[in-house]
Amino acid sequence: MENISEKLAPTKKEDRKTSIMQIALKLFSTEGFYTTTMPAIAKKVGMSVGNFYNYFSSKDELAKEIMLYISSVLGEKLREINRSDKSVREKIDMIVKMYFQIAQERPELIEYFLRIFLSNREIFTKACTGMICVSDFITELTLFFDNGVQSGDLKDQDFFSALGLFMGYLGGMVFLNGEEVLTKPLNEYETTIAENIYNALRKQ
Amino acid sequence: MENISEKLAPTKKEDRKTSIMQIALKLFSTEGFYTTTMPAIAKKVGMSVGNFYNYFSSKDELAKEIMLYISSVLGEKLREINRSDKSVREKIDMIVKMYFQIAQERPELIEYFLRIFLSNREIFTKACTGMICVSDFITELTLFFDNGVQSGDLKDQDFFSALGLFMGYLGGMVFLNGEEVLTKPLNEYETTIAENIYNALRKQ
Amino acid sequence: MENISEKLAPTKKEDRKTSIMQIALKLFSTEGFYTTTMPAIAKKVGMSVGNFYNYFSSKDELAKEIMLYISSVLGEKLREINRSDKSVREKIDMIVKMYFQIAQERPELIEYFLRIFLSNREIFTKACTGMICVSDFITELTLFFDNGVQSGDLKDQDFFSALGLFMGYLGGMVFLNGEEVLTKPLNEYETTIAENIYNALRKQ
Amino acid sequence: MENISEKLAPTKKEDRKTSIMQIALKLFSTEGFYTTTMPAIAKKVGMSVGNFYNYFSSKDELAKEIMLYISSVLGEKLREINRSDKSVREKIDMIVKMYFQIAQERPELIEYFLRIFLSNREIFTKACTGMICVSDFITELTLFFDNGVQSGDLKDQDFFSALGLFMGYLGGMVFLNGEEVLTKPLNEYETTIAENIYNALRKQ
DNA sequence: GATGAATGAGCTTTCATTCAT
DNA sequence: AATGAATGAAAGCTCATTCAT
Repeated sequence: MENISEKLAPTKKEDRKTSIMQIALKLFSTEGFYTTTMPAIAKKVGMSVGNFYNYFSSKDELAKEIMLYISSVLGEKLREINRSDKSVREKIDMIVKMYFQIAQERPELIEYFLRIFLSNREIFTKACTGMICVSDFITELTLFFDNGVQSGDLKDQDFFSALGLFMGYLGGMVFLNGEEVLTKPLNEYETTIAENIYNALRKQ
Repeated sequence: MENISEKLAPTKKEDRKTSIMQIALKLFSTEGFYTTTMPAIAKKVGMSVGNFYNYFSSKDELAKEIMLYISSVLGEKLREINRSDKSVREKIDMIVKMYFQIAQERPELIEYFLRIFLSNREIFTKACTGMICVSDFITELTLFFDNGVQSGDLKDQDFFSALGLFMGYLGGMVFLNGEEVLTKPLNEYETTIAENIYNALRKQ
Repeated sequence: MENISEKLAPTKKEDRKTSIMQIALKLFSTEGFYTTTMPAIAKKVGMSVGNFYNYFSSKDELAKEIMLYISSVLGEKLREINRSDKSVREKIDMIVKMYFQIAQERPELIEYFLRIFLSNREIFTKACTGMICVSDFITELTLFFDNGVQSGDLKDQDFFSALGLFMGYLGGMVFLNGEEVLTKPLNEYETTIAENIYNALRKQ
Repeated sequence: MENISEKLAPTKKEDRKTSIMQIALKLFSTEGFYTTTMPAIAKKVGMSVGNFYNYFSSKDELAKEIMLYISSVLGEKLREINRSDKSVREKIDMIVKMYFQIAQERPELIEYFLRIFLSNREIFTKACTGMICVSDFITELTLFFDNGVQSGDLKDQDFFSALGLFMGYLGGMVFLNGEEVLTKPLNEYETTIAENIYNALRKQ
């Protein structure tokens, strides 16, 4: 019974969980994980602390579920791009554009990934063994590279070298944008960056 | 007599400060800023908590001085490379090599920069207005780009786009290395990465 | 339902606050503000330190609320005397009697006023701007003087000169009583003192 | 040898002690006893903390010696008045004037007496058993009353009732002056207050 | 599901005093 | 006499989590 309803439609409880996560995500990414308290989250959600623990068993568990949620959102976007009938060069454009668009519209997703997930190992090593919290996203990125290599467009280099370039570069730019040191709006860098990335990855 | 020795050599108190910073740096970068307690630092230093505050007025102040220290170390390394009589292509090699070497030999310097400084804005916005905590390092990197553009080797692109590529890419790789997901030792990626960066930045 | 009970009777939390204040008041006035610790208060209340802060946001805030409480108790007593149908001479008797009675029965109220409130400016200047922490009490005393002047019984002198006499004299006696240097019980001084005050304030 | 020099002229050490006490007195009376730290005093004196303890064995000891000093200063002033060839009425004038003059010129003496000595029993009960820290001053005041009663000018009332009036009233006024709630300069209250006191104490 | 008072360990920081130099 | 680094107990306060209602 329960299994069916879970698969067909989100339950009321799942909806509530998601809306809690949105709020916690925003708090964590703007205020930091350790500086955001459980009462502060509960208050912003409009819920008592006690009841909060009916939805998430701990602060770490909440952090983990948020990361899973972000990974699924980004993974889904990448999946669409992968499935599209475009050239590798165009797909890179699309990925950069997509990433920056999210950074503009829902900056908390990227900030959380960069500032909370990547920087607080102690929280996620327990909850997210391996890379399972970001596997959705990583899977799609791997697919993109493999396809590019198979089609002969990209160099057959170590996956992680390419991943480091992609994520480091884009993350670095979003970070600088967040620091407000960039002289232009983020999206105006799209063309240059996509070009830089393509030049770095393509078969010379 | 005393005046002379003070100018020529660091005082005993300054020495002690530096050695405290080394220890705190290691703790912060492995355990995280908030999860590293003052008693834990004091204990590892072999000093009472009270005495600790004769050297650093607060935990935040300590965090700031550590960042200044790291910036000066990295800045000094870059300065040497900038002053060397090498081509831009070779300098990129040297920078990548230097960065990875530090990441291997003193990983805490890079980890601190990535995980503590970049990710805990709330700590540093008070103590390090603007970018003064990293200005040593940033200054030298700017110099490198400017020289490369003037010599006609590099594209005259936005400084921050180039900075994002450099720091994001290198930081991303070091991060992945720290996560132990890389299949090869970090230094084996040097050639590929330097090449990728050069391809991304050079005049095509 | 709840609204009604809230208006008619103090809530459980308010009751608890008051009983905490009573205990803290006693500790502060016997041990001093700085020598009374939060753990000591919590222990005497039979409560954890953490929970204490659910009732008062800080030690200073607690000190302030206690002063407000004392001022309201004294103000209420004065109000009754002011409203009574007695001569000025008799009212002075009543005030002196009332003051000494409180000093005997609940000495902590007076001690707190003299030793904590008046003597630790640094605590109250932040929390009690102006005289708002004692306005209840001051208001009634002003009323007493004004009435006495209007009825022609008292000299029309500066309010503060009269206030200084009243509070200084009574406070001084209570202080001496607390020091156990008085040769007689406090109440045996009532007649003399009331007479002294009347002689000092009346139209000669 | 030492005894002689001590009696004839203050030693260098005693001079230093006195000048330290002046500075500590000012700090205590403006900042409070517990909020003034030993390092803060030492710094203002221009001396190391360590050396400080060569002059005063503890903070409490310092507090006690300061009170003895103040008592001797006030006692000396009273002694002069007692010895003068004036009527009781005039002497009251002189005492009030003297008290307010000190309150204006060296307010820290009065503030210390009111706010530190009278309000922090826990400090002085150990160091100043009985009233030995203020005996200089009390002795002279007793003399004044006794003389007044013997000459037939003052009522033969309990000493402490009279003391309470005097010190409470004057202290109260100085306190109000310190609170900056008085509408006139302190000295303009002199006549009224001396009159009030005389009316309260004289044989009617 | 929902509330929020309650817990208590642990945090950063302070400070009178000591002591090697 | 003089220095100031060193001590360590204890302060005020926080916060994830629990539990009686």
